[in-house]
Amino acid sequence: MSTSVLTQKEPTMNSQMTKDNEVKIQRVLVVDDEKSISELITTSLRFVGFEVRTAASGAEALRVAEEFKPHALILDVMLPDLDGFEVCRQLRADGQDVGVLFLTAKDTTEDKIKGLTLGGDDYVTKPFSLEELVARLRALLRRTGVVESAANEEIIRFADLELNEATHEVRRAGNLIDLSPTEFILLRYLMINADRVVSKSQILDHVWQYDFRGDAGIVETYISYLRKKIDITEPPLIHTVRGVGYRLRLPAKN
Amino acid sequence: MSTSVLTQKEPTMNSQMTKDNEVKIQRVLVVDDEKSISELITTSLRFVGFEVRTAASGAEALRVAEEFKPHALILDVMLPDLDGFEVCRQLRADGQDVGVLFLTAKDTTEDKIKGLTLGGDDYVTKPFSLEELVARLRALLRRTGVVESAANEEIIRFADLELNEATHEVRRAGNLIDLSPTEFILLRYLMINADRVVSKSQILDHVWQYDFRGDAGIVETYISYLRKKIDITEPPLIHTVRGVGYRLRLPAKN
DNA sequence: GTCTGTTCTCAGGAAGTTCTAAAGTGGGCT
DNA sequence: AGCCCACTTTAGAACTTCCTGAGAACAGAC
Repeated sequence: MSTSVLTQKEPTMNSQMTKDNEVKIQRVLVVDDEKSISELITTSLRFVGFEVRTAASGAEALRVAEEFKPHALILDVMLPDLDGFEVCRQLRADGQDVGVLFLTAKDTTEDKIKGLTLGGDDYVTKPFSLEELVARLRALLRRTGVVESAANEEIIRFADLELNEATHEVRRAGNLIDLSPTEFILLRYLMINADRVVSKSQILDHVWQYDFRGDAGIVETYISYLRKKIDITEPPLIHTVRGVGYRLRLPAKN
Repeated sequence: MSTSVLTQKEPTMNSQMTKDNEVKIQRVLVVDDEKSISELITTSLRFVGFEVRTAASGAEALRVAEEFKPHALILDVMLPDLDGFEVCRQLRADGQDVGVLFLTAKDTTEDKIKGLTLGGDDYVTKPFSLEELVARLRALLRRTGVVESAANEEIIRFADLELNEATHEVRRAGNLIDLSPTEFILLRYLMINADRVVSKSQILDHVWQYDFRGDAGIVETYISYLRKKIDITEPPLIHTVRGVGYRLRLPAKN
């Protein structure tokens, strides 16, 4: 595909700002021994406003956590030394009050994961999409009560569209709309960037899993799916900006 | 590209000035092993007010960056030694907080491009137009928060004309106007140079891709397209300066 | 195992864009 | 006036981008 304008920016008022514009940066410790993964996550999280440190092993994680006092951990369960669960246990034993988002391989046995998600923690399977990871991290911080700001909403709205992060429900003009997982993430991405043009490559980078090898054509297909579900109600909200990307917007004001 | 004397100059008050007129020059490091490309970019960027250094290899880029502390990099992904991604990684690992605008060949396989738009970075495919490159670079610096000045707007205005970079919307007297990509870039170029005469070759050199081999007649055609779209509203803003070029201006005040 | 929903690829066609070429218009010089 | 030349406008051919339907591949539920 040809060039794309990257105009993404988080909403003006986002979760790390309180209402007096006082910035309240949240600290996240990313623990993964695959450098490419931890770099990917770090870049994304920094961009959306988190303060990030990384560690490549369980021991290092414990050391860094002590000093960094993170609000949350993103923690691969598969580490060279201790496993993620053990790291988590030791942290808690230390009295560190920290939410944990585990990263697991898809085939990790379910019972290992169960019981961990009880405490308000959560897990994401590799490979993940960055939007998904960030959304889960935010939800986790919300639940563990690190942030109380009103901007930290669970429902994203645009026009008569409503997307509920907690229930995964989407409504247009009050009517429930059934979306597949990918459609949901795509719509959320468009809604977060409402009114701005987002290019197909931006969408691909944020919405699709990081190991996706196909081309940007799939974005067109999913936009088409979405339109069939949400833009059957007038007026259409998803608009194509030819040669540039897509944009969620209300009908022109004239 | 045709030859032309580069006589462009930025508007009096532009993005690298704060409101007290204190100049805040931004440093850009251009990394490309094709000398003609890096010279082309360098000349243009200097002209619009950036401080520029160049490097012809990944290793050199790292060396220069260390000492030059650029705010942004323009980085060819295809370098003789390290590739662009590796350069970027090492810089970030070094803690250099720098936005990167990658240059890629049009036929670069999609998976190589993937992930480039993550941290606020962006990419432009070769061949590019200089206006496009500069606009993207500015957008990138805006996003990565190197500059916070109010002059650093996403909306360019002239008279009752309004061009929004983020939404790609253009309005005249409040009315939405639909432009093709080339028309959009051309209008932006005219608006940035509002009140100044720009020659057809200047336009060709800035708005069209640097490998365009046609003649300057195309500029006339596009000016005509633009007039039909924006100058149907009175008064006309696009004026011909016979034998010289075109100029965006309000009707004379006497 | 089958069934169902989801993801992804591909290909044809529709729509929009770019560019050339040629005909039309008008300024201003002699 | 008459002419030249610069510019304007239009038409249309070539091309690009986008949309959508059909179906293969896959996954999860039962």
